[in-house]
Amino acid sequence: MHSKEIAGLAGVSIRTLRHYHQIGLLPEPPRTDNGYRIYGLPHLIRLLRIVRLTALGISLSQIPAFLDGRTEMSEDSLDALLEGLTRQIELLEHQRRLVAALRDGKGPPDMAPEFAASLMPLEVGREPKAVRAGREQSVLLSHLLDEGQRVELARLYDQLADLEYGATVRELGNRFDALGPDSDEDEISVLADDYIAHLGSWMRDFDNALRGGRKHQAATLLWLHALENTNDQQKRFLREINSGLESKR
Amino acid sequence: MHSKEIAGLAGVSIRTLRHYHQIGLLPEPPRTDNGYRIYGLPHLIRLLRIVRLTALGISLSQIPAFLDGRTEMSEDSLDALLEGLTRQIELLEHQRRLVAALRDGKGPPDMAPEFAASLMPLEVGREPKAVRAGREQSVLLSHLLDEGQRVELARLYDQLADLEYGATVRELGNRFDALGPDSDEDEISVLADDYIAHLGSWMRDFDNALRGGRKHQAATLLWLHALENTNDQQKRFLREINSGLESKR
DNA sequence: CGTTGACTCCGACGTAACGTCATAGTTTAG
DNA sequence: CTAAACTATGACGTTACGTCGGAGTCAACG
Repeated sequence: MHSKEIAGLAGVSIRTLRHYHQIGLLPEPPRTDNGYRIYGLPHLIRLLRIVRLTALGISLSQIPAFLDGRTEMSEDSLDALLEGLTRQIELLEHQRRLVAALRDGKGPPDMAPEFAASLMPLEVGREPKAVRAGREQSVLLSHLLDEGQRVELARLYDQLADLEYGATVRELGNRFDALGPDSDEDEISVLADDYIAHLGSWMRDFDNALRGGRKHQAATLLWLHALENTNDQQKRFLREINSGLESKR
Repeated sequence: MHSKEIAGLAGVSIRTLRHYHQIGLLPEPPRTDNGYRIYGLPHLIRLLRIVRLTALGISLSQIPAFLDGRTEMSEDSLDALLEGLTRQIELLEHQRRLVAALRDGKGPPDMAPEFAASLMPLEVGREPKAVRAGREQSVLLSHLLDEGQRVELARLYDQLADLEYGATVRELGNRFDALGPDSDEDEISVLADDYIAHLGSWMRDFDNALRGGRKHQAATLLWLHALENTNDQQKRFLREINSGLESKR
């Protein structure tokens, strides 16, 4: 048999054949005068065995042990193999669940799915800049909080999007977006008061969800992020909100 | 933030960070005088996004499209991703089924599982050489026949191992193994007659299972294999069996 | 003030299992 | 006689980093 013939019988490429020669998995057959390899039945049999073992998910480096080791396979290696396969499957299924959740929820793919769904209603009507900043916040929170904390936060987001609050929240958001060089102290103070009146308790809940342990990092980073993504008037507003909440405590 | 800090926050290694720089996935941050990288919040956010997307099974080369492409993900790419994941999962589950079957059946791992179970009872008491040859046959058949044909052959093997036949088959096998320079024409003829008497119809069934289409290759290779693994007396026996079966047709 | 441990940088090879050239010689059919 | 098909070797490409070697830097400790 020439290369192509044995490769065809085994269902592998000629390159694969040569690879197996290179790593010593398949012995080199004799050659004709012109250097062509001539395979015999023993080569085919060995090759078929290799192909079958690779189909089981066994790595090439382990195959000699399976093939040359006399005696039936140790149950251990099979169990190890089985466990490895199971782990891979579980990882892939986890990924598939995430992707499926994203496709169904149609949210941004780069944050935790529970956030993605909860955050979208809050984005309608907001300035693109604010939308982007909000998503970046969520990206940070998606990674810095654990599952339970994320669920809690998602619940809070859902509250905001609730029908009775929804309109109010959007209106406050728009007024925040509009803050800029044209805004005077009065406008900022009034907006801060309105925020605290309508969202004061919500913001305290939010704050509490970020306290303690590693969450402190999250709160710090969030604050830094806010400072990097707001203009002067908005910064002043944020500080006023903060002190307002502090004093009520 | 220095390398270790941002890497820790994102849960990746520093090497990973540098890799992302190299392939342009993560922009190089400014450096201090000594060359140390100083990361800012935007870097962290971008890194976290990358980490999340890789966790979805997206390859690094595709991530820029997901990240820089404005607009939500096209449903197509998610579907493609989902399909790829599903295929991988199915492949791994197939492998796991094969391995599990092997572990439970405790047969040799390098042949089709249906053969492995059926073949083992036939091996008890035979010469090691004969056992090896039989397994090599099965390796060949495992790959050259399709599923249905393998099941049919496994059924035939099971017949052989059947209780009423079992003892007879083993005895005939032992007599075949014993053929050698000491054996005279008489012994060979008698054995051939006995084979045909007890296994004639079985051997015809076996032959028929190998005829037609690609199976012809299988029959040819099996015959070659037999010729390479028998001594002169056994070859003579095989030819006598063959002509005996031919004449009865 | 020296040194020790932790941290940083860069370059470059290693990994798994082949795919894919590029180059060159051989055989066979029309 | 030429074109198609087959063979050979060598070497680089792929994925997502891990690991090593060598060297400079920084903070703290004794």
